[in-house]
Amino acid sequence: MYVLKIEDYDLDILKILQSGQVFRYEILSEDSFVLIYQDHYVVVSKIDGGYQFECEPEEFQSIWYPYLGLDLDYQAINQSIIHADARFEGVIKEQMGLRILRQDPFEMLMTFIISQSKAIPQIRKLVNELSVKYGRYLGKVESIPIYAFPTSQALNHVKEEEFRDMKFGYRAPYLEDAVRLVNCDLVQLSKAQLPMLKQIKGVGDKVASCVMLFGLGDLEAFPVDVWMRKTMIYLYDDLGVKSKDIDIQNYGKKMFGKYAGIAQQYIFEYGRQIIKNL
DNA sequence: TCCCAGGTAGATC
DNA sequence: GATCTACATGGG
Repeated sequence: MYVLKIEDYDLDILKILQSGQVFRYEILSEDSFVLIYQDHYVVVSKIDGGYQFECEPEEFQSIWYPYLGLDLDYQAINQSIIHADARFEGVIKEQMGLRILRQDPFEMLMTFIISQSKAIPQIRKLVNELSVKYGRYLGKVESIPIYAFPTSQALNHVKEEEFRDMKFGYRAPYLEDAVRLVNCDLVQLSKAQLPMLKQIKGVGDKVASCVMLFGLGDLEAFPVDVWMRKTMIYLYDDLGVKSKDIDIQNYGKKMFGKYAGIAQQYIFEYGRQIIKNL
């Protein structure tokens, strides 16, 4: 058992789980969750003044501390973002506790290939089905079975046809290609950069940026999707409706510098709130 | 029935 | 290069 005092960190696990950056988790109640990372899972409960992790302190330090990005100083990061654009003060105050997770790179690669042209609940469903079929069974929490996301080895001989049977649609050959390139080491995920990732079929700027940001902790990565696109054009007069995604990406990277990725997460949340009211 | 969803590759001009 | 379009599937 390990207790994390919230006063030492800005951390809001529910906000993180609902932010669209992570798809594998369980929400047991309003203040009780299951986090999953590779072969590990942990039950976390919100208690007075903090979070209680049902694991040994050693596991917390080696797995969940880095997973939650608790080594990053969000006070300083937030100040830097507000300094770049003062309009973010309100959004950041509202989204206090939202953090970028450091998830498994292979899982991020597969997940964001799946994500294209799909709504978040659909992505979650497909990624979970993939884990149940090919991932390792880890245990049970309140009668919910918990599976690891499959390793690249576990998916090594899965054919396009099998992915299609699982309703991955036109992404099926992309998934097969991704597994193949990772397993033959043509794409070395641990030291991947954007161009390397884009060699994989079905991986463009957006998916590659998500892998860099959510899987490899590259805080400068700035994924631009339809939401980001709309919100950035709304926020910045320099950007017009016919701006290219790459220009929007470069604009954001330039504006927010080494914390562009975190700014991106705030902008994404902001966009999800306001766009439907426009 | 029609339209769109955290996109991308390939064809066409 | 910039602009279409097909690509599977499910939900509103």
